[in-house]
This record gives sequence, structure tokens and C-alpha cells, in this order.
Amino acid sequence: MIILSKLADYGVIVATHLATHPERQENAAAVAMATRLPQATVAKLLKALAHAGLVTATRGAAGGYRLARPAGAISVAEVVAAIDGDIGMTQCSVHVEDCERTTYCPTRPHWAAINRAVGAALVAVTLNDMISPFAFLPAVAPRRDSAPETART
Amino acid sequence: MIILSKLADYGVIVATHLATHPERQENAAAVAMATRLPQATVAKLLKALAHAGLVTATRGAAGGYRLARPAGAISVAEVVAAIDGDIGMTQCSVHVEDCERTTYCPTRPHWAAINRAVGAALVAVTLNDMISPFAFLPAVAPRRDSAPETART
DNA sequence: TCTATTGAGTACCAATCTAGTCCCATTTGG
DNA sequence: CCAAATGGGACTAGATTGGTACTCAATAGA
Repeated sequence: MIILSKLADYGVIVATHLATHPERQENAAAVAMATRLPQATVAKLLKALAHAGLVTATRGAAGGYRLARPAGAISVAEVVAAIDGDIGMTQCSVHVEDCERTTYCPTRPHWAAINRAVGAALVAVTLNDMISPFAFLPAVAPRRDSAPETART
Repeated sequence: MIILSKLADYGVIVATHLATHPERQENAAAVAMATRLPQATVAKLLKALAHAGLVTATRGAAGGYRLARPAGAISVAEVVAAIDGDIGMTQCSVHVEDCERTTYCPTRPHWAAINRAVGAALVAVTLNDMISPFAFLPAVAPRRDSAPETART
């Protein structure tokens, strides 16, 4: 099974690309070219990221996008959530009221805990980490006390 | 976004149900009734679980299913994998060769690490944990501020 | 001021995937 | 032998996703 949708995956790629040139402002076409992704799709992704406040957009001629915050302050979880919505393991994690099994389903409370653990794994990784080749790798598995510049909101 | 498919979710419910009566052997219809899930779907799920070796099946009249191992020795990750296949965050985590972006995609190695963290969260929870109301909760939710023990294998 | 450029927003389509059902072969107890 | 139960498919309707197209709004520069 694949957890992330292709679009969310692309979104991280796009955001990571912007993170490599934090000052430069790039329009959708340029980002599409650099990432080898379809232009229309990239445009859509950037709109979603802008809507979530992760990137700032400048409209008009010579407009474009850039990261709204330092790369170290944007987590992968935020990028994914901007595109796919909030992360939840099961239906009941996201739409509690939808499940008519709620009253007797013994697994429900546990999903919430698993959920947090998974979310924490995604929150712990920033775009900055995604750029640098090896930096964060040990930090995500053992999670040692002094995490340097992880995104904590 | 929802991480688990409905079927995988159901699979955990079914497996958890079997875990509540480890000795008893139940056929698909009985499990479906107990879990309030569609019978044909439960039958399909149990086949998948049997195929993965998580439950043992007895064929013929008076046949049925029971857990192949103690509930404490079966992780949620195994149940999910039995139904949805191996867990991977992105396409490239599962089908490496499929992605023609492999050579220059900077995010790829990082997904593997995130992958492990997510997998660890699922491996850390057993069916036994899913039965008991609160037992494992503190262990799986590290709450990242001062989290010494993240779920690890 | 006018025009080209670029993002915002939305509607839309095609393709894939998922959930669920059904059918038939095989096994086994009575 | 027959009925009950799993094994293992095939199959379908519906939902979801990936991707595109088109119009409106904003802006820089001529």
C-alpha cells in the first residue's frame, strides 16, 4: 500500500525545490520544468500550497512563488496536509461521526494513538531536512532529545 | 487524507475480534455477524489473513478460523500488510524502479526514513493492545516535546 | 493607458482503484 | 453422499485521483 497520493508526493518535491532557492521567486512553469512534473499539475499544487500559507504568491507579470517561511520551519506534514487534507489512519480518525460502529468498536481509541505517532514522524521532518542528504536521518528514527531545528509549531 | 483503506481497517477489526476469543474457532459468517461487517467482505478478509499466515483456517463442515499466534505476537502492521500489501509512504518507497525521477529526486532517501518511523508505529501495536482499553497508549504516543521513547522496533 | 504575463479559482474529464458480490472448486464432518 | 465451510478467482458499480482547460483578477512594463 502507498500512503501518500502522487499529488502529495509531488507537492513535497515542489516545496523541496523551492526550499533549495529560498530567495528566488519562481513561477509555476519554471518549477514544473525544474522538477520534470506536468505544468498544469504543478500550478495546481502551488495554488494549494499558497492557500495553506506555505508559499507566498506574487501575481501579475514577473510574479511567482516562494516559501512563506524558512525551510526549517515547514514540516512535511504541513505540505502533505495542504494537498491531501489532514492525516488520519482510519475513517474514524477523521470523520468520527460517520462511523455507526463507534459505540462498540474496540479499536477506535487506539487508532488515535497510532495516528499521533505517524503524524509525529511527518511533523519531525522539515523541508530543510529533505534537502540535506543525510542530516536528519538519525533524528527521525531514534528521536534523540536535542533535535536542532525541527519544525514545532 | 485517510491512510488505511477501509478493507485494512476492517481487517484489523476482524483480527481484533478473533483475538478476543483466542481458543474459539469461528466461521466467516459468525465473525461478520459479530463485527457488523458484510459477510462476503469478511470472508474475503479472512482469506487474506489466512494467506498471510496470521489466522489458521479449517476447511469443511464445522470449519472456521482462529488466530495462528497469540494476540500479543501479531502486530497491526502485519494485519494491514496482509490486506493492503507492504506499507510505503511514496511510490518510490515501494516500486523503486518505476520512478524515472530516481536519479535526481532529492527527497527519495528521506522517504525511506519516514517510512521506517511510520512502520515502527504500526509494528509496535499488537492485537493484544487493540483489545485492552488503555494499556499501550503512553508507549505509542511520544508527544514530541520531551519524547525519549519513540516507537521503535 | 494598454497589453502581456502570471496567479486564483473552478469546472471538468479520463483513468485508475476500491469495495463488495458472486461463482465454483475443494475439503470435511455427519 | 450431502451439507457446510474455506480457497480462489472473476466481475461490476462506484468513488477517487490525476490531470487539463477555461475564465477572472492582478500586476509590471511599454
